[in-house]
Amino acid sequence: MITLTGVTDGATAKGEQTRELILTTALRLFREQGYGRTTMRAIANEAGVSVGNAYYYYGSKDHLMQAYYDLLQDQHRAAVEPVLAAGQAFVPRMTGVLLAWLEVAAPYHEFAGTFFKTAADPQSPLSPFSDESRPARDASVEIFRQVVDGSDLKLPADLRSELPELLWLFQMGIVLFWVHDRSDDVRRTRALITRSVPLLDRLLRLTRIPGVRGVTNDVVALIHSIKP
Amino acid sequence: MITLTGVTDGATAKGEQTRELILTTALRLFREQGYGRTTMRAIANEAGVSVGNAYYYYGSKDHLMQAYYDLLQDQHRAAVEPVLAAGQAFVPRMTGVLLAWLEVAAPYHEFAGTFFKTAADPQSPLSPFSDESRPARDASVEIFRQVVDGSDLKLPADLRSELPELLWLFQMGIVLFWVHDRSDDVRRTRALITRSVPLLDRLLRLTRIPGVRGVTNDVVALIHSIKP
DNA sequence: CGAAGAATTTGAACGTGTTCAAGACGTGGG
DNA sequence: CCCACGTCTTGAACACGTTCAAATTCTTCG
Repeated sequence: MITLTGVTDGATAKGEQTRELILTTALRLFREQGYGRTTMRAIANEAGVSVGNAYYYYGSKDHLMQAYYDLLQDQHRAAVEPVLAAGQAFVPRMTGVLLAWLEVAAPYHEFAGTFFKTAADPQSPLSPFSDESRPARDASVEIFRQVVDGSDLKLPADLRSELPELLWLFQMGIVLFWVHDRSDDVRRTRALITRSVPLLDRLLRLTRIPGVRGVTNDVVALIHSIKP
Repeated sequence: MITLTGVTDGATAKGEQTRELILTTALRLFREQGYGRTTMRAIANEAGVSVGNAYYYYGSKDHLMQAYYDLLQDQHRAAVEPVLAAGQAFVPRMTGVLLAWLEVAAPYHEFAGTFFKTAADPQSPLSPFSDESRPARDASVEIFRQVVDGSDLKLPADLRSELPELLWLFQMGIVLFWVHDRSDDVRRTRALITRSVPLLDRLLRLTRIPGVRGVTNDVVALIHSIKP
């Protein structure tokens, strides 16, 4: 592999092959037996490499989980396409996107808790708010931008431009709820989504009422003031 | 120690003394050098007991942190008294309670991330949503009940009864923000509090506008429907 | 080709949280 | 007083994530 400076940066075809082997093995074991019960030794063993080799490519066990999360996002992105192509009404668009995430993430429900455990640590590069995970976050926000842009929502411009990020935050809340949801087939999370999105829709449409507009402006101003 | 059945439950005075010694030693070390850098061996060593002995009283290192959190809540409760005695206006009451938490928790800002790391894991008994932490959560919600009850807020009865728990959730959001806040003297978190509480106040007073009342009812209904 | 240097791979070793079989201690009943 | 039993204490051992110096393999270039 050649960089722009003409200097080799070290990565070889063989190396990339090993990297991928380690990752796919790790992901398989995570899926089969959960994150906590999968040891680095088991991953290395199963992949036919040494423990140290796994650490040569992935700085920690958490970094392997991060890859797991990236995979999830790719799948979500794909699952969401028909929803975004279907119609312009905000409620089905938003509901569809959230329910699609639920479908994609379902096999990993038990393991998801562990993910959020590390995600909540601000010092971890895996935190959804960290700089390191900016690409993944941006990709996720982009989905919500499409939800808004392709919808029939009529909103003040400043609110409209903040909305995708706010919807992403909204999803984070849903996910937090989902992680703790122990009901059959995560029925409660489904109820939360199907009932809260229409509510959100009504709230957003309320912003056109004169008495409410002032509050909306303040909300937008607040968001601007606390952004880093 | 005697139970209601008249059978001794095993705890002796000596044992309770050891339990307390271990806890205070652990809390001191956490404060002095942070949670991550404090080892169970160091705690046992400093307390003059064996490692196994610490585990006899506290099931895990996390359980010691839980005690740390309980202490924090006690301090918050005390710090909040003058605020709740001062006046009836909702904004200063709520703002005061949140800022008081900031003051009490300030020395532990760096360490707080680690706490929320374990707190976000739904399988952990330390999760703020778990049954095990219900007493601590109830105590915290109780503070917000006093914020509401002693205030001049005029609200529909059903919303009013849900409000303390909602304010507790609100605080959880603030705390999540605080954990990630790296600004000097957590200026951004302070800004978030002092600006969002008046906004919250306006929102709550809006619930009396006829066009908004419907949304409020739906919100309350939603909350009821997703409670476990 | 063959040597130098870079990339990759190894596995033993470290530090950590945690467990557990064994022993020490204390107390109430005979 | 002493035995029996429950409480408390010990420290070695385990499993895990992680590190690192050394060995090996690969690439480059004279």
